[in-house]
Amino acid sequence: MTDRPTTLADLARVCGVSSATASRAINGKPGVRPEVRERVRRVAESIGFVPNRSAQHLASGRSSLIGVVFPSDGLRSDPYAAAMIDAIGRAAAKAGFGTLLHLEAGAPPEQVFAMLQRSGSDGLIVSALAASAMWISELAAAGVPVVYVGRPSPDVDLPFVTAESFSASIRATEHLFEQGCRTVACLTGPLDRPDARDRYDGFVEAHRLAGLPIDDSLVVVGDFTAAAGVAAVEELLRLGVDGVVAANDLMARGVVSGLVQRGVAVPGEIAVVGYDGTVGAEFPPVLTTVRQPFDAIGERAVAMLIAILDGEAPGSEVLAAELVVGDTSVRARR
Amino acid sequence: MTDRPTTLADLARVCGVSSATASRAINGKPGVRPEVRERVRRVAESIGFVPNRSAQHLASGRSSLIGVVFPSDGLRSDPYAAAMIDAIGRAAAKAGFGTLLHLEAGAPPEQVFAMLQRSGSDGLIVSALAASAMWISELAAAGVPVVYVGRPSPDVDLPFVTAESFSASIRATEHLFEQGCRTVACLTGPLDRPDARDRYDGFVEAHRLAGLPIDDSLVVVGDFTAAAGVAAVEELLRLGVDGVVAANDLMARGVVSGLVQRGVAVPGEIAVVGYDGTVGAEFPPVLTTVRQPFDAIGERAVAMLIAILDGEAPGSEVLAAELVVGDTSVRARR
DNA sequence: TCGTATCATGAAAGCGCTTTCATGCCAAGC
DNA sequence: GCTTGGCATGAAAGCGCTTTCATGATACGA
Repeated sequence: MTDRPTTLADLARVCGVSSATASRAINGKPGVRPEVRERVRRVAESIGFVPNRSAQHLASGRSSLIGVVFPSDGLRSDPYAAAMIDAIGRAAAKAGFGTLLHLEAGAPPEQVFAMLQRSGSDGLIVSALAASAMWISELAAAGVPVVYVGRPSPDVDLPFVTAESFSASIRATEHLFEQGCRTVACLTGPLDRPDARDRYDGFVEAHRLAGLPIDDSLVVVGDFTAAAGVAAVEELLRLGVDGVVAANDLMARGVVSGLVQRGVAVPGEIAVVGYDGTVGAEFPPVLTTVRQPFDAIGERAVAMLIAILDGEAPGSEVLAAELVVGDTSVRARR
Repeated sequence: MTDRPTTLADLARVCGVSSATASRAINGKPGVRPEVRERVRRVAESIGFVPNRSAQHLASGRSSLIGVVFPSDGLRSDPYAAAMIDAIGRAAAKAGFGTLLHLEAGAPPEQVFAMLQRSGSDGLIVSALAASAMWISELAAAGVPVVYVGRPSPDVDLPFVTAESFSASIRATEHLFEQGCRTVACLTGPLDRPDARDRYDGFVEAHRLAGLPIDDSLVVVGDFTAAAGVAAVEELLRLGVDGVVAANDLMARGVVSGLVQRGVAVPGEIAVVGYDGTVGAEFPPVLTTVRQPFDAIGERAVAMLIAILDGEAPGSEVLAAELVVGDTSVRARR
C-alpha cells in the first residue's frame, strides 16, 4: 500500500530466521521457541512490518474480509441501515475482519452477482432488506458463506440474526392498551416483508391476548418512509384511532409530525409507538419505540459467519428487543 | 471465494491459449487478435471465470479497493455520514472499486494506523469528521493516496472535496432576512471544526453584506446532535431571536421540535434553517436546508483518488450547495 | 528476393505469504 | 551407548495473477 513495504522476507532476514519461522511467529502458530517468537514480534513492530493481506489471502485462502450487502437507498434514507452497518462493521473489526460494503444501487442482478463473487470476501452478511435474494441464495448454494441480518423471507433457507419482532410488537401494542388506548392502528410496511409481517402479527396477537376485536381496517400499509407516516395521518384520523403502532421510527415520526401539524395532541389524543430505536427517535417528542439490539445483532452475525467459515452450521438466532418508553405514548391517566 | 473456483489457467487451457494471452484478453490489454479476445471473453463468461482479486492485487500492486474512513458514531447517529458513505460507495462501484469501510470506533490511533495500512486498499477517502487526522497525514506522507470529503482542518495539506459552506451559509442567512427575520442566531458546531467555521463565517458575512450589526451572543455552539438543538432552545428564546441558522439538520430538527414543544410557532415566531439536506429534513415541518451534493462529492472524491493513483496531483474541489426551501422558514409577510 | 520492423503469442519470473515436508537437533528410553 | 520420538527450523512449492522478455510469424519496403 505504501511505497516500499517491508515484507516478511525482510523481517525474516533481520531476525536471522527463515520466512517460515517468521510467519509462524507472527501468526501465533505453534512450533516456534517463545524467545524467538518474542524477538520476531518485537522486530516486526520496530521495522513496521505489516503483512500483505492479498498475499495472505492468496496463500491461505482466507481474505479476512466480510462483504456487507445492503440496499443503497437504505443506507442513505434509513437510519436502521446505517446503525446496522455500523454495528456489523465494528463487530467485524473486533474479530479481525475488514468490511467490504456492497450497496445495491439498482445494478442489474447479474452484475451484483459478479461483484459479490469477485469481491474476494470470505463471506457475506446480507440485509433482509436487500433485493438480490435469489442471487444471494445462488451464491450460498455455490458455497459462499452467508448470514442474514433481519428476518429474510421464509423461502430463503439461510441462517439469520434478527430481533424478536413478534413479541416486541405485542409488547408495544399492549403498552398502548396500558396507556388507555382502545382503538389502536397498525402502520405497517408491505406485508410480504417478513419483518413487517412479524410486527403486524404481534399487533394482532396483542389484541387476541387482550380479548379485543381486531378490525382489519385498522391496518394501514406504508413503505417505511416518513412520508408514508405523514400520508397515513388522514386515514388514521378518519379511523378515529387513539393509538398507532408503526413498523419503524421513520413512519412513526411522520405520523407524529403530521398529527402535530394538524393540532392533534400526541400522546394526548393519539399515542404513537415506533420501531428500531434509531437516532430519529431521540429528539422531542421522543418516540416510544422498540430498540433493536444493533450491536448484539452485528456481533452474532459476524460470529455466525466465522462459525460457517470454520465448517460449522450455526442456527439462526432471534434476539430480544426492548420497548423504550418516550414521550409519544405516555399520557396522563384519562 | 467459492469451493472450486475457475482460474485463469483453466480458462487459458479451455481456450487453447497461454494464461498470458488470456489475461490480456480479459483485461483489454493490447496485443491480442480481436477474434481471440472475443473467444476468450465468451468462454470466460460461459465457464464462469471470475478473476481472483487478491492474486491480481499481488501481481499488479493494485487492489481496486478504496478505504473509507468515518467516525463510527457518525455513521450511526448522523444521516450526513450515511449519505456520504452511500455516495462514495456508489461512485467507487461505478469506477470499478470496492469499498472498504473503516469505522473509527474509538480504537487506539496506532491500531487504526495499522488497520489502514494492512487493509490493502489503494487509497483512502477520509471524512473531515474523522478523528485520526495526524495518522492520516502520516499515512499520506508514507505514500498512501488520500482524499478528504468535507473540509479538513487547514493544517492538513491533502486534497479534499467539499460543498461550498461559506456562500451557502450566506445564502441561508439572507433567506431568513428576506423572510423578515431581524434577529438571527447561528447554531453552530465547535468553531475549531472547519465546516462549522465556514458556516459561521457565512453567517457573519451575510450580516456584513446586509449592513446589519452582528452580536456575538447570537452565536450558540452545539455539537451537531438533535439534543444540542433542543438544548439551545432556551438560550434562543432568551435571546429573543426570530430566526436560526443551524449548522446541520439534526440540530435544526432539535430546535424546531424544542420550539414546537414550547408552543413557539415555526416559522411564524422563529424561522429555522438547517444544513445537509439529509432524510431528517424531509418530514413535516419540512426543514428549509442547504442540500449537499452528496453524489457529486462522492464522485469527485473517487475520481481524485484515481487521479492520484495515476500519478497526478489533483487540486481540492469545492462544489456548490443549494438552499432548499421547506416549511420552517417561509412565513406570511409580516 | 531478402532484411527488417510489427505484432500476436507463450514461457517464465515473480508479487508476499502460508504450508507441507524434510532435516537436524536434543532428550528420553532401552 | 545407541535408537527413537519430539520439536524447532528451513527449503521450497505453490496460491492465481500480471508482466517482462524472447520467439515465431507476418507483412512491409527496397
